[in-house]
Amino acid sequence: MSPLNEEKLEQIHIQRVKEIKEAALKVFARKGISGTKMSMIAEEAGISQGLSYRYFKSKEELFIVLIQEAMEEADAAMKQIGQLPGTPMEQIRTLTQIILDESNKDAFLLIQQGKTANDVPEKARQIIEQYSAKDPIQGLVPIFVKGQQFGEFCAGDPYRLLLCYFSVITGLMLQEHQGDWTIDVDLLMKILKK
Amino acid sequence: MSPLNEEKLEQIHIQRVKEIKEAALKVFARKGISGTKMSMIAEEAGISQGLSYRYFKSKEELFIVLIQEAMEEADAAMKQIGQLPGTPMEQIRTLTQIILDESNKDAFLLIQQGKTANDVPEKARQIIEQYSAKDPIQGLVPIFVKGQQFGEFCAGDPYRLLLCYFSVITGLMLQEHQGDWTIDVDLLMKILKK
Amino acid sequence: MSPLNEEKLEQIHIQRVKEIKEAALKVFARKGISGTKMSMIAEEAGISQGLSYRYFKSKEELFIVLIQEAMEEADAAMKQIGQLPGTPMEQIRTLTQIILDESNKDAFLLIQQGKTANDVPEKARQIIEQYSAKDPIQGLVPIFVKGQQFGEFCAGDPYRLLLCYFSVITGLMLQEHQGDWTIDVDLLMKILKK
Amino acid sequence: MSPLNEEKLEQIHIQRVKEIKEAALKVFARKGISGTKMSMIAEEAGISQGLSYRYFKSKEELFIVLIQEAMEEADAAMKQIGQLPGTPMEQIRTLTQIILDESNKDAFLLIQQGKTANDVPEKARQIIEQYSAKDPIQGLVPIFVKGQQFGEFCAGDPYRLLLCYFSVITGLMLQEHQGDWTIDVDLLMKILKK
DNA sequence: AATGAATGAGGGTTCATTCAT
DNA sequence: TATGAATGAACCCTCATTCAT
Repeated sequence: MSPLNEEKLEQIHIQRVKEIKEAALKVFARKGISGTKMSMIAEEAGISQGLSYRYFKSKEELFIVLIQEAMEEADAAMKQIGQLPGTPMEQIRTLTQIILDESNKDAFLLIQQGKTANDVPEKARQIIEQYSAKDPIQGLVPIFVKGQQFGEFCAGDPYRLLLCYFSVITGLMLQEHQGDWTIDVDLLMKILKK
Repeated sequence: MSPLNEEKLEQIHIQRVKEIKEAALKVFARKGISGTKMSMIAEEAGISQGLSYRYFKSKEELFIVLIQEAMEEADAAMKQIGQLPGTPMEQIRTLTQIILDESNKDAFLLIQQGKTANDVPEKARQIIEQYSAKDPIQGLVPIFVKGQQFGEFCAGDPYRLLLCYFSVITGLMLQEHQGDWTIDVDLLMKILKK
Repeated sequence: MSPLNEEKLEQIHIQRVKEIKEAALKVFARKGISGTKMSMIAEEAGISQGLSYRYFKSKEELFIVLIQEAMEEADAAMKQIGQLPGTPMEQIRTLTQIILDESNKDAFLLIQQGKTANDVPEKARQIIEQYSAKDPIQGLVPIFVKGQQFGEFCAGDPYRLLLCYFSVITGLMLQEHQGDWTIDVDLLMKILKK
Repeated sequence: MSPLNEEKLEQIHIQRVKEIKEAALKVFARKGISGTKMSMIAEEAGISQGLSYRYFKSKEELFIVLIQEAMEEADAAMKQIGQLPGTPMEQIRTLTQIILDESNKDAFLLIQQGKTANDVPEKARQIIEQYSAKDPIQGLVPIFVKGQQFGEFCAGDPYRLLLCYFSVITGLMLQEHQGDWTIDVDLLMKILKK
């Protein structure tokens, strides 16, 4: 009734949306879109089955929103890299660690789902394509070239080398390291090193 | 008298089974088990919906058969490597190329589906586990050690290095190289090189 | 080609029809119409799946033909009874034994299926009704009345008593006497006796 | 606060379960298990196709639950008989009337379906066997013997006579008395009388 | 005439989505 | 707003029927 109440309601609303998105991300990332049931998301979020529909029109829309946000985050991370401290090598190592970090894992898995699964909403596909078109790797080329000049990186077509490198990274994300060993980033970077 | 001699019928039967398995492999590998509808397989194989059931009891059984065969093939490939010509480095390069080869891709993707999806038949999981227990990477350790002694490979725990290397390979398989560039195997092998 | 051949073919045809009908009767009687698969009939008859369709247009038609014949037989049996030797009591006992006889069992069970199941072809229902309208029990009334005069049968409305009696008989047919005891006909006839 | 207090929800739940069971009993009893489509039950209960599955895991489970309850009821009826007032003859007449009563008819028909149909779930078969093993007729023997001593019942093996009698009763249940005459119980009891 | 492979409509079941409370 | 019951479209699978041989 009172303005205060409305504001509070608004906050609850935002909070709910966040909870649902977090729950959905967790589930979508692991089970894919067709493997995910709305009831799983509801359970993960601790709410009732029907409630998500007050906040998201459909399972598809929820997926699309998550893809959108994941792509934005990934894009932002790629753009940040120039501002990171250290040599090009160190910058790329940091980026690699961010990507492989547990807390970002779900977002990357989600993107992977969006790229490979078949039952992905058309709109989600478009978003992915649109960001891919901006080609985040292209942005890394100058940094890599600098690294080549420093003698940190090996010779060769920078774009091609980076593409290969990030394919490897993305691939690694997709695997459940059931034994809880973690990849040694320096091992991966040998791909780029001299 | 015989409308179609038995041998001919038997051949047709085998042919059909093969067609269905090929179609199913293609679809399962890409869409996962729950993302795959029997109608997709039927369409891919150019047959009607019901016909698969003359040859396979269920979608599950079809998946299990495919997993079984894929694991056998993968296992055989791993075992062969010692007999390949060349130095350890060359042997592992050859193996890598076999794995990344387009014609084997689906089988590896299928295995990946079997490992990570959540709706995998229990029996398929058992088959995977049974082969994994044999730990094919373990079999490569002696070759790798020999390579280390030759000075071809870098120092470090052989098992751990190989595990990392093959995680990278597997990860690469999961990506649709939409642009039709192919990974440069020598780039990957830098991970193992001195 | 030759007339002899045609005649022979005709005989084979008749023989096949008979085999299929016998097989179908056996299965329909036990499993009902929806519980019976055409493949069961084919197996029972020792022929291939598709062959029945050369002789009968459909499962329904096959069922209808069998119902028709079973009703005709039942009707004939009822009509015969007056010609049987012995007193009315003995005649009805004989009729009872015929009905309960193993070799007629399937026909009676089939009729029962036709009366009670839901998925019975309309035409089968009509046939049953048409014979029921002729009311075979009505035909037994004179015999029963004679028995009453002889003092063999109890007093009471003859039609009603006979209806009750044959309901009992029919009911008994429906039960699988798993233990292989057989009903004592004289026990049943106490219903009619003085 | 509570949208609908829990008790109320619980009551609605129980009510729905009851409605579905009643509808299913009615249909199963008449059409058998394979003759019954879930859509028939849904229609009879006035609900949608999918709803039954909130209350019963499958058609099979629903059938099994109904068989279980029917057997329990039948067993209870048999056990009660000793407590009924009157002579043995009167007790058995009462039992007969209970069995033939319209309101119990479906339960008995269901049991009959469970006994004779071929597509009965294994578990349903087990339940029936388990109750049959308790052999309810055996429990009636003492009463029958008392009746023989009273001179109400005829001589002969009590078990055999009762078995025959109840076969007759069961058989009668299976028939649709399309004309709405009802069986005269005293007529049936002549089987047992002196 | 005979076989058995092939088709496709229909039934059981799941689950995204809506609705009554 | 929140719940969870209710709906119905879609998927897996069976089986009556047709078709190629």
